[in-house]
Amino acid sequence: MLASPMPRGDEKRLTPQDEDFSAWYNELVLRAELADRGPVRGTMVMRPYGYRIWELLQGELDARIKATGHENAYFPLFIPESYLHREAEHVEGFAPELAVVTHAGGKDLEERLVVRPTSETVIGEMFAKWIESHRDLPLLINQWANVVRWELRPRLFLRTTEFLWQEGHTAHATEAEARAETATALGFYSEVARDVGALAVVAGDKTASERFAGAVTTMTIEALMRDGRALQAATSHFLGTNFARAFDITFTSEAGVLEHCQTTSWGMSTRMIGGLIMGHGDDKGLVLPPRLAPIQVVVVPIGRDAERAEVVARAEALAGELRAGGVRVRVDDRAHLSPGAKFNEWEQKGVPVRLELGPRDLAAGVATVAERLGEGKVAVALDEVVATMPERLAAFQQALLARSTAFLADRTAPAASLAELAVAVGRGFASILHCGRVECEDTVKEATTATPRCVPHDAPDEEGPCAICGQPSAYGRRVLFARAY
RNA sequence: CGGGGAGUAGCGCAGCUUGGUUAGCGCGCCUGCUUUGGGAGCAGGAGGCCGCGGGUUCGAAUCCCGCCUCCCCGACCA
Repeated sequence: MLASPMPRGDEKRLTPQDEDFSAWYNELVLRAELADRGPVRGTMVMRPYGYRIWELLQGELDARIKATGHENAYFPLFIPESYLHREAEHVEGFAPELAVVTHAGGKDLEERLVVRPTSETVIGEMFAKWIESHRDLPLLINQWANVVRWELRPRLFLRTTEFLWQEGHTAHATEAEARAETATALGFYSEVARDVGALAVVAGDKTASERFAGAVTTMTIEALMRDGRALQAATSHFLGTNFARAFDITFTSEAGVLEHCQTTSWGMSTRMIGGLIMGHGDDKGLVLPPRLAPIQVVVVPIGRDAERAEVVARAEALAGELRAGGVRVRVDDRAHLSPGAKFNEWEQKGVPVRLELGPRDLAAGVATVAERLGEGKVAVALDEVVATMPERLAAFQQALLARSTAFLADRTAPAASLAELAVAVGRGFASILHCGRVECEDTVKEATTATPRCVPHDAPDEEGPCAICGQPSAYGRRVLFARAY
């Protein structure tokens, strides 16, 4: 047509990732009906389709948490402001982003209440009350809750003012046991990310500058988004006796000595959903791993008038058989939309498998199968479709993880200088020898906006000069840097 | 909080520079008929405090002042 300033006319298309990754993300979250913006800046409404993903994720993580002896409990939303002040680093870390209640019940409060940004302090207070003897340890508690952090730059799922998460809090008699606990928790996260979310992650330790406020050490899993930026997907903290000393969490040991507990905390949030979107999505929309897909299989009946009734009935029957086999399936029998419109809609929503069922299929006793990864369609005998669906979904899950793993590997490059690092962080992780000094991290950040993401647990031993300053490397292995969300 | 951009129908936008009939277009939505294997067609229809407040003017979506919100880029962060 004419090159006049007409409306784009392709409103149905998603902005391509290459053109504007942020726009792609924002449009997709809205259009796939995962979430919407709330009336208060930075807040998010999780819509049913998005919330279902969270429920599935929750189910997987909760099962692992419970299987290892942790118990769920619930602590209050409001925390006396003074609690935050008891741990110096902790209050310093969170002060800027606290929401504080100053007025309630029609009058000013004697003591201001903070809306929890995390619950170390209240839980510490309660632990102090509950723990007396080594016989009370370890105390293994988890809570599912909302928390509030007044972020300056909100982004749906990735950084919202209020978000949902799980926070584990444990107390132990020995440092070794507490450290082992943080590794166990990180194991939940790695497993959920990889095996359930099909998302490749790097597990490692945070450098001092990236550590949780009040922690001795922080472990993390870092994922790589399709634009080459890293996302911290979950963290696990060894708190030493920092909170035990601040809240007087003590126990009498077997030897009769009064000691401070060693505590941990660890969390995974709704941010993980943002990671799944940006880690797997493409220009057509979401790509959901079957284990987290609210709808694993969509059946699209195709046919007009007389054919329609029969085709829909057969689609329902097929769906019933799949459901009986434990598959989450939906029949899209909306009459006012063309098949093509439905194909595009379900692809945008990331449904792993689509079954097309039309007169031609029925005549041949097959369903036309299209998978969200890959282009083609294949005809598969109806009984076989049902019988093989679990393995088809499992294969999809594996293929998605394999793709994510290959992507992460391909986009991780060693660098021996700031210039090489700059190139590497342009597409993903830069792996460098690092002296461990904040000065060098700052140099990198200023030059490239990249930050240290983690010291990977599975990296081989290696020493040498720091890629930035040339001084001897720390950590005994390479450190990953990237631009991060 | 600094720099940039934008607020007009559910969504995407035009109109504003140079004030002037009833504020348009695409998509979506509703009704009817025809359609159905990759974003259907025709006909009819509904839907607007033009972000908010003030000012200028006979008259403001349009000009002026103030405020608010959203988006993008930075500093802070799960």
